[in-house]
Amino acid sequence: MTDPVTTSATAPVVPFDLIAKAAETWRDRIGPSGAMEAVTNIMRVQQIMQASVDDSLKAHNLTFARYEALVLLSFSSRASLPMRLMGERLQLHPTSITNIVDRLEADGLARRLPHPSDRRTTLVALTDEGRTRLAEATASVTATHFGVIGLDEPEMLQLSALLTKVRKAAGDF
Amino acid sequence: MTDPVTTSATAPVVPFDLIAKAAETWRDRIGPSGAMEAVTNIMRVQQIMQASVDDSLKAHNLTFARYEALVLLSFSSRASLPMRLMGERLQLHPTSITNIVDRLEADGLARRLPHPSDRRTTLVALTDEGRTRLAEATASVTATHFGVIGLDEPEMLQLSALLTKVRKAAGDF
DNA sequence: CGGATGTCAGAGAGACTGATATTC
DNA sequence: CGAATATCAGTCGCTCTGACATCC
Repeated sequence: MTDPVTTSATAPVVPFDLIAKAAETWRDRIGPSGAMEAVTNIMRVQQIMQASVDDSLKAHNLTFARYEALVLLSFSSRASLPMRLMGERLQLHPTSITNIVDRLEADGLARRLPHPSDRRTTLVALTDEGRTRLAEATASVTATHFGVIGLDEPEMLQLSALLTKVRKAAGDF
Repeated sequence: MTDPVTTSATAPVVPFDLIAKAAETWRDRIGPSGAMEAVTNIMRVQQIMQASVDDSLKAHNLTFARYEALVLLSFSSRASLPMRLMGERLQLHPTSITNIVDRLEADGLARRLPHPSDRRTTLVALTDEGRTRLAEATASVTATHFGVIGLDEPEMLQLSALLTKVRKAAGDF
């Protein structure tokens, strides 16, 4: 978020839409460009949002992945979850969960607890500081609308509906 | 792309939409969930598409970033571009461009050429093998519609239109 | 025993910072 | 001279694979 060449979240790099232009060229030379254009747009918007969210979270010593984990924990009924379930919900590899929980724990935001009946599984729970930090981070991130700007509420719903359709078709749920 | 827990591109992990459920909880406890839901959907769909595209490209020894670079080169009028321009168009850091071009060159798909008048800049051009490989990779990637499934052509256009609005508002062009 | 759970070591690709040589 | 271009070395966060100990 510092180099004007890479961010472009502040000043336009080019006076026209490069993706639309690429789609045009694609259509001329290769064929139907709908999917190509959609994918490129997704990739780029994801980049923009990730940069915006990470920027908001940096002050709280969080990344988006760690923030998502905190939200997940806070949403669980008993504020604690087996690591395996966290991986399932966040679509992450077991080793990634280990990594994320390591960092959260090192930062005092979560702690590992033994499972009462199954000694294979480890429970993860928010600490009080974790709850506080989460609230602060959420304030930051909602203040910037997660980096989604330029859409009104109906349009956001429309966007989510389209993306949900893709996820469903891909077997995401 | 092997672990059923992480891919989920084949079999649903959960019988309902986790993102919609999280948005619901968010609305109950925190506030308006439109932006949060849209961002989470974007992140997840990007993951799905990236995995699908990378999977298609792996057989051609390409990543999406390298594939994009090849497409960009093939679209340039004289089939050669200064590295600086590549970085601008692909929204990448100069060192990332160096890295990508290194790999393309090592694989025989592109080569560096001296700029005729400005000796500071380096031009990058496709090789014949680069053109061939690009064509093969494009065939693979279009065969899977870039991982975008479940949407008809009008819906894809609608999706691109919404995302373009976000990019424009973010100053992407 | 087989299967599940979590961890560790190592690798990989991507993106960044800081410093540097070269050229305009 | 200052600015631009590309590179190199090093770092970081994330993800994966493979191997492993532990426990059901």
